[in-house]
Amino acid sequence: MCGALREGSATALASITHRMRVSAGRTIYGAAESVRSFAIIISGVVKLVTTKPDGRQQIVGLQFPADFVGRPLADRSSLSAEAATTLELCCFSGRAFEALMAEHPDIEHALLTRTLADLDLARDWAFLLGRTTALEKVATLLQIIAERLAGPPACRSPDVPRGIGFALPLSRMEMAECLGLRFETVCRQLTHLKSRGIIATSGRRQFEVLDMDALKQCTANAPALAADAVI
Amino acid sequence: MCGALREGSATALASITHRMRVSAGRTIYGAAESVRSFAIIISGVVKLVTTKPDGRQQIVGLQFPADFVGRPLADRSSLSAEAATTLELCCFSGRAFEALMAEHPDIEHALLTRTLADLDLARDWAFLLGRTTALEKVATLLQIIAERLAGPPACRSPDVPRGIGFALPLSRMEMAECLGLRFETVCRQLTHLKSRGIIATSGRRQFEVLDMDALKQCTANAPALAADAVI
DNA sequence: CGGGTCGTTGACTCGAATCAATATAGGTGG
DNA sequence: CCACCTATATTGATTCGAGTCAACGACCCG
Repeated sequence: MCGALREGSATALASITHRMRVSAGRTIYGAAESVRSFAIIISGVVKLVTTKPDGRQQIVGLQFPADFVGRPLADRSSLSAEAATTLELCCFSGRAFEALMAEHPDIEHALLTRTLADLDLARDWAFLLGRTTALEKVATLLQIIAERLAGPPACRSPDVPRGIGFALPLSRMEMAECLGLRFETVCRQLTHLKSRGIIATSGRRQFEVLDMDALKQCTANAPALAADAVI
Repeated sequence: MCGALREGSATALASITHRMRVSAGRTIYGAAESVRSFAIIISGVVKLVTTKPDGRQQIVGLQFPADFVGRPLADRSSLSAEAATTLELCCFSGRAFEALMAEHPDIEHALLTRTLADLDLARDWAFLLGRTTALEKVATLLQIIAERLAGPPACRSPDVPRGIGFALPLSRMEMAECLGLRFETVCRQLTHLKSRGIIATSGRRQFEVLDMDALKQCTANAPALAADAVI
């Protein structure tokens, strides 16, 4: 975010920040309380969770390093944000940030750009939830996480075009909450992907995408592929 | 939107607008083309549609009168916007609007406020798609449309607390595309709501909510209610 | 008034949920 | 360091809600 700012704005922003560590599982802000501070993620993953009175939960977004966390210009949010992993945050107080935003239009502009991008992502997510099979959902989630955690393709060595390893920041249960599935269903789809040689796992959270192309196929074509490419 | 602007900004904005009529079914902007103009809806309803190569569609948002349509600060959008009904729009060219935004920070601020609200709505929608039954989905959609089309409760006469009539801006097929369902399923849930006396219909699109409280119950408790309140 | 689209209903199928039984990882205390 | 213990994960059997396929009916248009 700071990359998009002018010199003066960046230093003004830097002057009101402080670093913070949050351990996995902690709630950063809850639906009930008012949201009075913001942060940018240095490392770790945050999940945005909607919870209904009857206990049903849906993870409606994941925020990765460099992403913004918080809900500016509103006292309360219907969401809560929780640390999926241990986090390192760059925090600023809400009042100071909003005052700064009023003073430096480029900060507000950067936030608008980001919010519009988040909105696009949220709408892509709606398609995923509404119109795809369980296999497509799991494959898409793995692809998104792999891309965000392994960095853009340019960062990876070109001589190892396949085989992207990463530590999954979510439990099976949390994956299910992302995708509108049950965790048993997530398990079955992971087993399916493993048996087709598309991914490999070791331990509970260490994943490797062996064949990214095949994973992307699953992302869009699960039924057809399953029909003619059964092992 | 204009309500949130300063005097000068509002007149500057007004100077670059023009009115436009769009007939039902027309595409306002498509996923392929670049988006080079924006609009505020005067009357009618716009649907935001995601389409995948294999033909699957998901409506990821509805925009009602006073809402903003378009994707500022990006050349292309992954969505297309289509007129669900005949529209009356207040349009401005993209270039002029973005230039104006750079000059008048309060215009950008108003857009940010709106975009953040849209993001909240998109995330609520994700919960609906991922974690609710068919009945809850249909009931929620009817409730949202009733509220937006009938105006806020304060506008309705207090001596008729129940019975909100409106013309549904969507076909059964479009309702299904909103909710991640098939149109037959939407039909069955509507029949269910009618048989329980919660709504009434006349013709294909004229709806009346007879018991808003019961509809709101369905919104959150469909399974439990269905179990102990069968007719 | 006739034709065609859209909507409704019914019969059946299928994918994911649910219920249940193990299995493994990973942490803890001896 | 190892054995145990509990969370989490995997797999299996069965159920159930929504999807699919098909026929019929009603509304709206010309």
